[in-house]
Amino acid sequence: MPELPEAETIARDLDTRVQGAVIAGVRVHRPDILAPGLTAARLSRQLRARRIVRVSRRGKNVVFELEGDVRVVVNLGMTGHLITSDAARAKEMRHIAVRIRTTDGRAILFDDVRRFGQVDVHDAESWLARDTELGVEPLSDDFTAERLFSLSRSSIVPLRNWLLDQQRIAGVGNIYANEALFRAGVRPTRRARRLTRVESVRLHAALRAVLAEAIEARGTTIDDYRDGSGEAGGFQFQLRVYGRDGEACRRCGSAIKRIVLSNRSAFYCPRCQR
DNA sequence: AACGCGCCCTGTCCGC
DNA sequence: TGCGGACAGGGCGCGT
Repeated sequence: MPELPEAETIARDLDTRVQGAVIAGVRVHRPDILAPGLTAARLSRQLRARRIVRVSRRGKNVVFELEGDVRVVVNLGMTGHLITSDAARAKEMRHIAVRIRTTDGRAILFDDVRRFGQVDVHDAESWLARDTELGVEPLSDDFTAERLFSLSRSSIVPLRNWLLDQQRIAGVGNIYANEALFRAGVRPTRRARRLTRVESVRLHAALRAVLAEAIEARGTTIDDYRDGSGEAGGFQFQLRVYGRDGEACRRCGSAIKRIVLSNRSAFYCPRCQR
């Protein structure tokens, strides 16, 4: 999906575009993207006539904060798009699952070909519960090298897989897990518990650097990620290992390797990463 | 508890 | 040109 940098870019775009707008109504075209137990009728009822206070992000989720402590939480899955109907590229959305209309005549469109995404709605209490299930925000002050080190002690999982677990660190997906491990000089297959203290300092710095740089570049577009205006990101040109198997490592020239861990590709430089 | 696997769904690309 | 298989940014539920 959209990982943290993509969700952050979308949230910022939408905050600019719809902050202050009032929801007029909701149309659910693909009910299977609603969270389990949520119905189109209830979603509609909870959103109608509420003002959008701001649009933010938690992990890989885009969060619409509404008046009355109501939140619409959108997980974009692998192929989700969030875009406003007045953006030039809105007409390119061919798999619109949910349409949130605003009283100014526009709409927020949630488009998702594969429908791995999800739309949920929370009151203050249920949001607190959901928020607690998610791990630390990697760009926050709460995320320290020491915390990364201590979190990693209890797991024998390969670090690439370990980084994907949203309950430990929220927002890291396959692209940035691989990129951060490259920058830290650690193989994706290394068991979490085997990470040394020195390496945890490097991995911590690498995660924050790669996520910050990717936000700066407005995300990575491999195929179909688009920002809140429907435009592609730019970080794909700065990737060092992801999707580069067989190509030369930009640091040492060795051929980048692709392996499969838990049915998902991992990429690394056999010389730079130990 | 932690872990590994299968599965959800659609589209694209590659080899034969 | 057609067809089957592999693969794709994610995450849940299951059995062990």
